Amino acid sequence: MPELPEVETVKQALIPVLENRRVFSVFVGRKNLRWPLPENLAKRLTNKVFTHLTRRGKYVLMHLDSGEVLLLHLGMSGSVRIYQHKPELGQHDHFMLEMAPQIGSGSRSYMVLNDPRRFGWIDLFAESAILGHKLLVGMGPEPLGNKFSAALLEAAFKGRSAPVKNALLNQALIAGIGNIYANEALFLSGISPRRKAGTITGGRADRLATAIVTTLRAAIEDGGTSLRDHVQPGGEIGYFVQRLAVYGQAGKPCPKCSSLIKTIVQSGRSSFYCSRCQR
DNA sequence: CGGCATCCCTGGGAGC
DNA sequence: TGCTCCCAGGGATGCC
Repeated sequence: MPELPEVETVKQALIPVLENRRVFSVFVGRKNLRWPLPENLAKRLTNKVFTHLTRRGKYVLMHLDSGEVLLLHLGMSGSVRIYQHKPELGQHDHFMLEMAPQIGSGSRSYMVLNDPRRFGWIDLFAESAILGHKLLVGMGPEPLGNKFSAALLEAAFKGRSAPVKNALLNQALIAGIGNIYANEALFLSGISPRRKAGTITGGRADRLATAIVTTLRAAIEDGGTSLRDHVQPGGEIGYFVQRLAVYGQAGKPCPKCSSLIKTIVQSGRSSFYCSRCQR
């Protein structure tokens, strides 16, 4: 599932459940996901309070009053669910936070991380180490950040001979974009996925930067894209799947010109595009 | 730098 | 219905 819009959806849903609330207990189902889980994870979380949640690229950063940050990456198949009553855990539920009630109101809440393929991961590290964290250092600009612009995108792609599709997936150049939204943003901007990244300048850079922002914002509005695994933490599906213009649409008519959507493989990932509308 | 293969895993869907 | 094969939203690593 999880590209920037899905991760943002998860973060927004977790805010009322986690912020300013105390961890009552922690369930850790296994010693590793993609990487080994942090040492003493449960002990370091229990009785701590989440102060605020942020997002960087495809990571959720959950800041604690202990001065540590819980980092969550959902990989390809990870999802988060929220419950108001203690749930029965299934085979792929690897991690659960039991949150104490807010003072004077309500019940406990439960946050469960499910990840069948276990490509996701969890880390816990000092807040002061965020900027130097190996998974965050060197990450490109946030496409929904205040500083993002066509000029910034053009600078990131300057001199690159790789296809623009690959450049969009490179988290060091721009953060948070995965295969779905790379394809959709290229379609919206009328740019071929095969075009060399270094040729995205001027008007093309304007169009692509605008398309990236438009696509990501629309997807967040719709609660993300549900294909196989993604559901919002409350269990709702993400409706952006109904708006996909080209992703997964090989052989179907282009929504703009009705010629057939093509699919090619670039760096091992499927690209979908209209060879008439995208140049 | 870039392209590409490989690996980490399970499960859904297509096709026979 | 049941089996096999292929593919999947990510990304680290290593080789050429």
